[in-house]
Amino acid sequence: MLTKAEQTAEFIIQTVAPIFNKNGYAATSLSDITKATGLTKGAIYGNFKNKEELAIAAFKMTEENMIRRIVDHQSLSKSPIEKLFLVTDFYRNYYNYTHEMGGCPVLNMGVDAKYQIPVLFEHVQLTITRIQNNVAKLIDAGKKYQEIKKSIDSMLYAKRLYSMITGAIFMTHTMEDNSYLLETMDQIDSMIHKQLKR
Amino acid sequence: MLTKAEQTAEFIIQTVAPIFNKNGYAATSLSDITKATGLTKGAIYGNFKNKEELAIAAFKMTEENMIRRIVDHQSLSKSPIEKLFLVTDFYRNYYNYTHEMGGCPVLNMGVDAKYQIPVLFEHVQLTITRIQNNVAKLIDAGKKYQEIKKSIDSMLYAKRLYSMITGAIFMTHTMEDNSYLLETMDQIDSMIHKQLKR
DNA sequence: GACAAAATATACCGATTGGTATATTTCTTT
DNA sequence: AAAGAAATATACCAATCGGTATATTTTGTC
Repeated sequence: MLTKAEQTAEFIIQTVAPIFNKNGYAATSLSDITKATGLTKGAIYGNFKNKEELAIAAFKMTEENMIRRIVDHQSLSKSPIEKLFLVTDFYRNYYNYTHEMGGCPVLNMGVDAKYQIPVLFEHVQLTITRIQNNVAKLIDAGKKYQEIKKSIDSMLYAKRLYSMITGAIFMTHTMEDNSYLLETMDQIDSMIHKQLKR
Repeated sequence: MLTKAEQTAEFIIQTVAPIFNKNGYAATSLSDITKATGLTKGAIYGNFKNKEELAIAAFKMTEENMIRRIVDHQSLSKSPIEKLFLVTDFYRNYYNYTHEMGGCPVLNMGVDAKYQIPVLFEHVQLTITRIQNNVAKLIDAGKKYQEIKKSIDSMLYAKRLYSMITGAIFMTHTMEDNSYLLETMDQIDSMIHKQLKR
């Protein structure tokens, strides 16, 4: 059972995560936080050491939700190559998924935290590594299951795919045009068929 | 001849542009600006209406330099398709080019300005449109010069290429690994050869 | 080199910043 | 329900924020 403080901490994180994600760290003030939560500074600082710790907790929570969603979505199929297609399928809905939370947390915080909050920036790097590793493992599994060419460099393609995906996310959010994301996912599916598939 | 004020304005912009680019708008304070320039608020506000106008002027200057560089680099060849290869060639040096100014201004300001400085955000969108149009025109010219397949959708490919490039820029800067950029440019070159070339 | 105009510096403004010490309330346990 | 502990609110802090009015300096012109 969660203590009262744990519940409050969770509530604060949930409430504040999209604000940090939208506005960035510096542009999110303590008064933004108290206003959004309806709580006072006493409650905030009773549960978090400072603004930075809260921002990090918020990112970690958002990030873990996201990774869980990606991985969960993959369980719709047993075939590794089909799981790859489920990755692109996940990102086809990504604009919709991230729109209300103010954009992609990896992208936003990767840019925002770089010269401001080194610890948070490292978490972003770690998240990217985790997603790439997930894709690389799918490719490896695909090779084992004879669905993907043995000659393929798994990590190289994982990086290529995620790099393309991130570019599409940026473009979609910045140009407010979902076709970048949809188009790129088609392009990646085509790559899987033509270059990866055995 | 430039007046004293025009010289000062230019100097302020030059000095302040990388700071805004690195830290973002909210995290760049007037005292950062006076410290970096060695000037006082009097001089800053004598030349710019407010912080926002200065940030916009700084972005525009950076952006125009960048576009000029891209276009200038293309003049190394007369052939449209070769000009396309010169675009990827330009971005092969982009990490080096943007490192000291604290990353890609389009990427950074696209993320930073979105929910903070709408006018600046519109400038980012405009910059993206300009670059995409430049690429699309190269593809069109390539079709006219019989170097590129007539069936190619110029704008679609321009968007694809720039989306991939932006993704690679983000990944290179965030993972501090230039291979994303180099790898993506190889991949694009290969796309030009295999998909665009006649 | 004097004089006007332009440019820059100084000094200040109220508002807000992140953070803290303490008072008060709420919860848990008996 | 009383008492102690945990959680939250209140009130305050110095520092900094963006911005401005005015004083001072620098500049260009005659």
